[in-house]
Amino acid sequence: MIDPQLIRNDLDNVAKQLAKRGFVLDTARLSELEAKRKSVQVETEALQAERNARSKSIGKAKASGEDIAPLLAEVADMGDRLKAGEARLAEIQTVLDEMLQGVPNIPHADVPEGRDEADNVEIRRWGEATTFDFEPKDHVDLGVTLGGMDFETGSKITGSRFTVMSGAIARLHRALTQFMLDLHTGDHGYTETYVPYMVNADSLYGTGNLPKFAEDLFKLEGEQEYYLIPTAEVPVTNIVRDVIIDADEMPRKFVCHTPCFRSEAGSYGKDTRGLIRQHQFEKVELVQVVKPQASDAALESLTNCAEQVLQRLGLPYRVVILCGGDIGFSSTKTYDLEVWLPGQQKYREISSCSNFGSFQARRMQARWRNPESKKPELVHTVNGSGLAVGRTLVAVMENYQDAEGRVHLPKVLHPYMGGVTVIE
RNA sequence: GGAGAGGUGGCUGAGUGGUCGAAAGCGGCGGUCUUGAAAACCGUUGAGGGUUUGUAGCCCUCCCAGGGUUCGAAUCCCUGCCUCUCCGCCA
Repeated sequence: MIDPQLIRNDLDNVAKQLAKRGFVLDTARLSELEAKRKSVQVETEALQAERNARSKSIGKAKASGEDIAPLLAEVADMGDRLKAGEARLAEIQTVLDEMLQGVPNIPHADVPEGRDEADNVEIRRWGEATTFDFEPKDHVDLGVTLGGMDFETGSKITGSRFTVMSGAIARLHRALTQFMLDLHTGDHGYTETYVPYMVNADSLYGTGNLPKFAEDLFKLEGEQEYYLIPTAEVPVTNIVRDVIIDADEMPRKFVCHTPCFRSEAGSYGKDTRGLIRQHQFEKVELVQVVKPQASDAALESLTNCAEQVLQRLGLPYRVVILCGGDIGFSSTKTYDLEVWLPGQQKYREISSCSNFGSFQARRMQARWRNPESKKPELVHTVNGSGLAVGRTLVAVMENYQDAEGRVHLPKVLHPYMGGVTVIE
C-alpha cells in the first residue's frame, strides 16, 4: 500500500507518478471519499469522547452515593447515535481501503517510461551469446534424448505444466539448488531459512499477492483458507510482519529454497513447451529487510548476488530494468536477469529483483526502531530470485550441450554431482 | 482425535464491571555518585490513528481476533484462532 498521507497531501503528484505505469488514479473519487472520511471520523470521535466523559461522571456519582438516574436518562440515546456513526465510518473506511489496496506502488525515478516488455531497457551484458558449430537443441530435445526429463508422465500424474525428472538430470536440478544456497550463505552473508509452503491470507495480503492476484494462486480446500506459496518471498517476508526490528539487527538477509506453485491463469498457450513455465517449480529466493535509506543499494547488491550465480556457472546473461508499464504491482524498481537460451536464441527471464520500498512493509506493519527518532518506522523490503532452479537447469543444458547431445557440466557443479561431469 | 489449562506492555506477572493503557519486578533509556565501570539511588520507558504548519496540545482506538451485553468491559456472554500439559495416532 502506498502512504495514505501522500494521497491526502500530494494527490495530483501521486497520480502523475502512477501514470508512468499506465495506472489511472481516480483522484476526484479519492478526494471525495477522503473528505467524507475526515468529517465522519471527527464527528464520531467527538461522540466517543462525550460518551467516555459522561460514563466517567456516572461512575463518580455512583461511587459518592448520588442518584444516577437523571444522568442515565441524559445518555439514553447516545448508544444508538454512536453505533450509527461508527458504522458509517467503517463503511467509508472499507471503501477507501479497497481503493487504496488496488493502487500499485509509485515507480522509482530510475524507472524508464514504457508500455510493456518491449520498452524495458538493457543495463548491461555479461558473456557472449553461446555459439555452436552445429544446430543447438533446446532442453526438451536434449532432456528427452538423454532420458530423465519426462513431460508425458508429469501430465499423466497431474496434468499439463508438470514434469518428472530422474537420474542425472534430477541430480543436476538438486546440485544447482545446493550450489546456489552454498554461494549465498557462504559468500554473500545470507541466512538459510526454512519456511512453510502453505500460507494464510494475511501473509499473501502482506506481500501484495492478495487481494488483487488471487487467480494466480492455488487455494487449498478446507476450513483454514490456506494457499500454496507462489514464491518464498511470501513466507520469508512475512517473518517480519508485525515485528519491530532493532536497528542493530538490520539488515536482515534471508536465502530460502522452496517449491513455488502458480496457476499461470492467463498464460494459456505461452511457453507450453518444456520447463519454462510450470505450475510447480523450485526457486532459491533472496530477501533483504533494510533501513529505508539502504534499499537502493540493497537492490544493487542483491541483484549482483543473483548475477554471481550465472557468472560462476558461466551462463551469458543481460540485466534489464523494467519500464513503468511492465513493472510489478508492489515494486518500485525491478531488474530482470535474462539468461541466454541457445534453444530459443533468446534471452529469457531467470531472476527478477525488486525494491518494494515501504509498500509491503506498510501492508504488513514491518518496522524498525530508528535510534534517531526512537520511533518505530517502516522498513524497506528487497527481494529477488537467486535463481529460478528449473530455468537454470534449462540454461545449463542448452549452453553446455555438444553435437552429440551430451551436457558438459560447469566446474562449480562437479562437487555436487558425485563424480559426474558429463550427462550422456 | 480425546481430556484439561491458558492467551495482559520488550519479558515475568497482578488485575473479575467505573477514576485502568493497566500494579509490581526485570530489561531499556537518561541522570546522580565514580578517574572509568559496577552497585546503589532518582527519573523515564507500549502501539496505531485523527485533528493541526506541528516529533506542541487535545481527542479516538488497542489487554489474541471477531461479535454481543452495559451509561461504562482487560474484567461478563458467544464464536474463532493460537499456545501449553496428558492420552491416542503418526513421518
